[in-house]
Amino acid sequence: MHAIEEILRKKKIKVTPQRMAVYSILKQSKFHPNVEMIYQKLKPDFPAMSLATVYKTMDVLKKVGLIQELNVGEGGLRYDAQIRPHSHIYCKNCGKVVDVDHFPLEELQDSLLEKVKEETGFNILFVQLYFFGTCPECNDKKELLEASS
Amino acid sequence: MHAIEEILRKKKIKVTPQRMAVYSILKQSKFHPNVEMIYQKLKPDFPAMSLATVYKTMDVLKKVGLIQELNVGEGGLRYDAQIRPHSHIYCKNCGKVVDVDHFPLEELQDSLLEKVKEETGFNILFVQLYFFGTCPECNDKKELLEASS
DNA sequence: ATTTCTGCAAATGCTTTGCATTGCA
DNA sequence: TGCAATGCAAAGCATTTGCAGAAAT
Repeated sequence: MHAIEEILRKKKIKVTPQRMAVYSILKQSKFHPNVEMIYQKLKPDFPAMSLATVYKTMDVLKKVGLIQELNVGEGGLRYDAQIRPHSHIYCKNCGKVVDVDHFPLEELQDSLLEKVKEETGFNILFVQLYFFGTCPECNDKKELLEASS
Repeated sequence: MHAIEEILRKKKIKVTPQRMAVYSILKQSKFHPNVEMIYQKLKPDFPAMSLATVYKTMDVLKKVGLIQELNVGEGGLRYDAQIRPHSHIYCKNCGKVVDVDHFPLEELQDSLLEKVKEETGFNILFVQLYFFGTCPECNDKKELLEASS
């Protein structure tokens, strides 16, 4: 039995093929898909599946803490099955979202959270750090275009 | 003449009372309003004003670099006339967005951006850092409720 | 058998668009 | 006067909701 099944059962949430499939896609993919991307990936295996089910599943997985939601300001949201605190970088050109694994978000939280708490008086629950720019692939394409003109 | 008028004229963008009023509200308010809040604030002075005009104005001000857009994952977006890099803290309870002025976002960019560039190969344009939690006012209210129960 | 989930369609909420009218330059 | 901006209403997306039938426990 997978960890996810145990977690769901413990909370009396039913284990369905759709939920397993959504989570499995998130676990496998590195590019942090949005709801529509997940829906399209599931279509071959679940032709009758509804977009609403994907939305509801994201909600369930988020609430039990199995995934995190990313907001890169696109309109739709992106999802990540890696829940350890880490930051993300977004390509404004192709929309790709990549993990920034070695950026010290955990250390940042440990060392500086107290400072921010003091300044603001807030009780801080979590932190999100986004980098915005253009990815190597898009930069290369642009160079090629410029060279040929 | 205010700086904003000069900047708009330089870009051949017309200076209208609506645009001035929207920017003035943003300059004055500390709580980082969304479009609806700005619209409501403007209604007494501009009874005929349309929500669409506020949206279009935010777009113009953003494009000329006079304001920045904040995305705290609420649905709607928040706006900030302070464009110097700084981070924000969001109260999940009352929705307030507060500046974190002394958090070293500029230093963070200077010292660690190179590291992230190396790891990801991205060309980085800007960074956004959000803290999420509960504000002092909401925390106090909660304590009162608990004490009285 | 009970309860929750799924799939569908309709509804909602934020934002954008098209276009005639208005107003800045 | 000419071109851009405003205001209005309709359209567009992402997301949510309500509910009958289906599936999990």
